[in-house]
Amino acid sequence: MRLVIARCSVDYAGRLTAHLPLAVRLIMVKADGCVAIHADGGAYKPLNWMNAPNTVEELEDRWVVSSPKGETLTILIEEVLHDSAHELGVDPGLQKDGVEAHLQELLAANPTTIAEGLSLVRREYPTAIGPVDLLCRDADGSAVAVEVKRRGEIDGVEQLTRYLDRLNLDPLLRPVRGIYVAQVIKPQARTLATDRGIGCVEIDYDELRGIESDELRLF
Amino acid sequence: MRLVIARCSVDYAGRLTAHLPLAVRLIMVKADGCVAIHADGGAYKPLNWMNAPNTVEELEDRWVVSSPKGETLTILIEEVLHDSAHELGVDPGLQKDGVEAHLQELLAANPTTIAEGLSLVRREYPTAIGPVDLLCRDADGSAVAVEVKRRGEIDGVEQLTRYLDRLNLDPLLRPVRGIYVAQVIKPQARTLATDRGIGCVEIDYDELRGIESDELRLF
DNA sequence: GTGTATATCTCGGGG
DNA sequence: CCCCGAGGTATACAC
Repeated sequence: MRLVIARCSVDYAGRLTAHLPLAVRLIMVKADGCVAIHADGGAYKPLNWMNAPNTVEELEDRWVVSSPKGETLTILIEEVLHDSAHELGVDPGLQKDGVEAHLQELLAANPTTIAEGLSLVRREYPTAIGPVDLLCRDADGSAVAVEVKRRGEIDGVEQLTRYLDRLNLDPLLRPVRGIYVAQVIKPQARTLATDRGIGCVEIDYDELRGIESDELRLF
Repeated sequence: MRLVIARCSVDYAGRLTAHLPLAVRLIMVKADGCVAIHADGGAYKPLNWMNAPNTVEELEDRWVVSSPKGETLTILIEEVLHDSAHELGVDPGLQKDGVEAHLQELLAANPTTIAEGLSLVRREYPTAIGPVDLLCRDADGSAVAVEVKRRGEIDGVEQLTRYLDRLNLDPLLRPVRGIYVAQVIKPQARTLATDRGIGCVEIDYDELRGIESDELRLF
């Protein structure tokens, strides 16, 4: 990884055009060739960047970064204040816990935490327009489509609605009702869901994880 | 901005929990206090980060970054390979061109490029669930709601549908038809739009900009 | 490769 | 402050 602190102006032309006036910034070049221009603030997102693959042409007063898609990033360098290179090696990568996939796993293993008497048919039940998170049957044997989100916003209701429309075309499943499950469900999403006859369930991730641990402890 | 290259392991606990095994990485600390852990690849996104505002506690063998929301980032440092600090100053910021806002401006100025006889009522026409990009009237005086996107995907159709439902409750506007305008409209989006009686128009950004320049040239 | 859904999304605007 | 929408979204995953 190469780190350059320089007084520079930057122009990007590609999916849009963008210009950065002259200022002191960090130019980060990673081993895979990607380039990022950072200011001294504004979260982790760089002001401007170029993803790999690309070619970096280093001229006297400017760097020209070009991608095969026809994008270009031109860095006019007026003054270099720091320039260093470092060997980092390959990163073993990030281990995550607590994202939607894990929430879905926990719910699949414990469908009764969503609603009394619910049993799982399958996870990622396929339809022509995409997979339904959980397809279940309730105590009466009726089909229930469950959409899982970490945060329950309006687009999840739209998503579940599209799936329900599709599933209700299948005579073997019909009638299918929907349940929207999330750690928090926003008021707009709840209103829309209720209007459409979709149930809303808020679940506690830590509590669910607790149930899971308890079950494991029995063995 | 402080740049540290170090052999370290990292743990984040907050919106999720995440762990990074021991490896050499860049630790970037910006003037506003935000911290980002970068590997030598993987585009511009850091492996792990903590946004401002936060407090950084620098101990003998570890840094503990805590946010007021209760998130923590713990960096266990085994070996420091580089450590430098740099004054960057305030950045003048990015100037953009070619995004949806500009597309919307151009269309607002030239509504007939969307459909023959169309005239603008107003941009960002407010409804209870959000603003409609363009509200127009056609040659017959009927209301037309226009949703503008750079890329026409399925969520834009959902958005326009919600607006149309809402607008059609207004006796002064009713009946309102919809037109979905984008540089490219994906097949799925076109199908859904057509099913719902929504028109689809693909427009050429460069051509539209050309029309605009021609008009300016007349003055 | 296209299409779909997620993200510690980030970022900005409006009420 | 939250809500909502856009993004050069990027990224993963299924078909």
